[in-house]
Amino acid sequence: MQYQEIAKMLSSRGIRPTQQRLAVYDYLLQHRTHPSADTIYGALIEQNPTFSRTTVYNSLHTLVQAALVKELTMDTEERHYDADIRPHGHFHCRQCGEIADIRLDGDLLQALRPAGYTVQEQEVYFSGLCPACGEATGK
Amino acid sequence: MQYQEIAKMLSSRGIRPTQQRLAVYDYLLQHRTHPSADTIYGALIEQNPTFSRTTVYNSLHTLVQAALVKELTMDTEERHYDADIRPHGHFHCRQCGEIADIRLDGDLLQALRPAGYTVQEQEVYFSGLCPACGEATGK
DNA sequence: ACTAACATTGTAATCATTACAAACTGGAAA
DNA sequence: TTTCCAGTTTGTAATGATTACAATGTTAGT
Repeated sequence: MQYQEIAKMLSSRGIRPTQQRLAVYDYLLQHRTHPSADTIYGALIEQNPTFSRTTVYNSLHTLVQAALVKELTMDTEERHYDADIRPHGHFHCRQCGEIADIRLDGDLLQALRPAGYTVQEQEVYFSGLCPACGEATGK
Repeated sequence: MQYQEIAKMLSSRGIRPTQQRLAVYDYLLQHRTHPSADTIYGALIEQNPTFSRTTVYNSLHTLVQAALVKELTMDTEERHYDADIRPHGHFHCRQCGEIADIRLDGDLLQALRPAGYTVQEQEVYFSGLCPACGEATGK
């Protein structure tokens, strides 16, 4: 996606498309690794030495509020973020630390939803060993 | 469950059944509210004024290690614990804060598991409004 | 009863996140 | 274009759950 398109997307949602917000959102769109706030900060400080950690947090909150970014629910120390807001699950490898997307059937996901509850967020989360690490460890 | 039975259960797993560990585990067995470490501490300090917060953390870690207690994966500030280790999901109400168990079909849960991965933990998590709060807010 | 391994306790440290206030910016109104 | 102001960014200080650590206490097996 072009920077200008991203800017328009933010504008259309009433979010002022500042350089910083664009940078954070663009980073998330380019890196589908579910980074933490600090990872994003580390990458962006390289390009703009005055970038502030607080701004990363602020931008993430704004993007999450606008439903453009999802804050993942995981048992890790830090929070992780995902620009892919389509329904899917996540797998956290305890060996290599990688967080992988898990494709999940839409009907199956729907079937999980508890009757009577108003579901605003849903997360299907796994942890263990990814295929590569499972192989290396002997499963 | 009787205190002695709990003690035997711990012993059989090589865990010394100390008063403190028994108290923490018993609290979790009696209170199916998915309490946080601090909630447990607040309850147990009443009965034993020398009870330490660190001991609650230590005991919980030990119980989790022994697979007697599950550490829940949620987007809350604190970690929550559950003595019910059978597979089921959780719903966190953003209004009243309650964490409810969500019964989930075993076959359905199994169907979610991604091929090729070694799954050690699995969590199906929802947040939103519980039936009571949804009704009050007008869904 | 002795002793060595294991547990508990209280305090201090850690670390991700938030609070806050001052400085800055960008777009609307004149 | 200039002015102005609401909204943003920034750096530092505070928060708060959890962990580290070291001293003290306890238990189980000999």
